[in-house]
Amino acid sequence: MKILPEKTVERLSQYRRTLYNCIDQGKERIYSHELALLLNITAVQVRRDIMFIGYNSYQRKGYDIKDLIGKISLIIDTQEPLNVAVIGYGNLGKAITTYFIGNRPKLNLVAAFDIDPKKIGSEVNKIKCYSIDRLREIIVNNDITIAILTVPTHSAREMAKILVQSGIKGILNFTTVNLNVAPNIYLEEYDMITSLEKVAYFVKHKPEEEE
Amino acid sequence: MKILPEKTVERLSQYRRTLYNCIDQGKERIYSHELALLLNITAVQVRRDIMFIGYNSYQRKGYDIKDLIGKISLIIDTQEPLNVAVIGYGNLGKAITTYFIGNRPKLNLVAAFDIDPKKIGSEVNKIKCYSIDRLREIIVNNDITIAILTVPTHSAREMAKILVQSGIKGILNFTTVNLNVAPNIYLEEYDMITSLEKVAYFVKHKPEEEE
DNA sequence: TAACATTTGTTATAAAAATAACAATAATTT
DNA sequence: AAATTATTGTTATTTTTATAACAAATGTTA
Repeated sequence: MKILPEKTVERLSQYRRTLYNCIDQGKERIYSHELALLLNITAVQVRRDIMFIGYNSYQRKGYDIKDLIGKISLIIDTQEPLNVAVIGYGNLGKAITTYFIGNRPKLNLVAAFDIDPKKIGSEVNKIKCYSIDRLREIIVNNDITIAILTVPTHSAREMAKILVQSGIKGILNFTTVNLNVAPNIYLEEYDMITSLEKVAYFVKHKPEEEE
Repeated sequence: MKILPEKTVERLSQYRRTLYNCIDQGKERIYSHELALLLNITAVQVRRDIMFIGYNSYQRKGYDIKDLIGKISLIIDTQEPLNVAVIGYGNLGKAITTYFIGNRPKLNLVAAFDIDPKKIGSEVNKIKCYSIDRLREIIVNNDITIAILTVPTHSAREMAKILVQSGIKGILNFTTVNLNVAPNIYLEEYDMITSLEKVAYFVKHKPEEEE
């Protein structure tokens, strides 16, 4: 299958989570406009994304929620689960660990790393913290392919380098340092301060939204 | 001035932070391609963004870093500082508080809120945690306009409602619930699980990047 | 000083993403 | 059973974002 647009991948992930919530509430079918409302987007957007993944509903009956979840999972999940590690086990690293609980069957959070001896050996939600000295060893032995980087600014570049050397294929970067990695490594940057400054800007310059 | 494109606002925020780092390293001037390299983007992108804010360098000498920071600040900062509150003082709330330290002169983090009696009264980086019961009172009295939402899923919608009723103008939403708010409230959603699933997808479907 | 090189600022083009338009289909109403 | 309605799936259009192209400016070299 052709590679999907980035934004579609993002939304598919959100659709799936929302659809799981619907199932919990006993819902079996959902219309495009219902799903759109839940996500604050338009029904056309939903239908277009679903077109991309080639799912067909029974016409006029909405989508079968379980089927749709299955189809989305087929597209965005890997066959084999991917192993993930959190690098930096401060508040943010722990917060992410908590978000993870029992959530994603195809993404296993398997280890955390920190430099602080007090943290090493500690656990949050069964995820154990190892010394950063053992990074390479544990990444290689556990076939970890994705790293979530939450270390302090000053060590971010150094860490990224070690991660790539250890065979990591994707990095989700929460530090405020813009990393430079080889083009075969997928890098997703997330910067909280920028998000906040963006909110501040658009609060001031309300974009004249009218409905 | 005309409202800037969202992506440009995001990058301006990043430019500024990067430029501050350059000053710390004793640098005074910077070329568009240098700044681009630091942020992993192209020089054209940088020049185009700078064009948007109407800053002019001395030709061929690169940009004066201090001047540029000043100009960016003029554009993306508010005149009067905006007050910000963190709603939910768990690991994530605390992590965000830490990110904030002494960082943004025009964005004051003034209070945190939680429902857990054990947390109420506690402090992280001088930011005190109040009971959620006092949300409205404190928001109104302190003229808080931006809320960072890090509460558990089940209370997210309820919280958002109270925030809007209390006069909040912008919400940065870290919960995995998609909120529906009035169109005059600026809402920025951030979803860590989606980011991670996106990394997983593109690690699997490496987009054939070659240079 | 003439030719060249470098870097910006801006216009032009391309790519990505979102929205709109609408035919096709199937249920419902008259 | 014909007309109407609701909903999907897809193509067409628009908007947003990124990239490319290049003139203007200015310093450097021959």
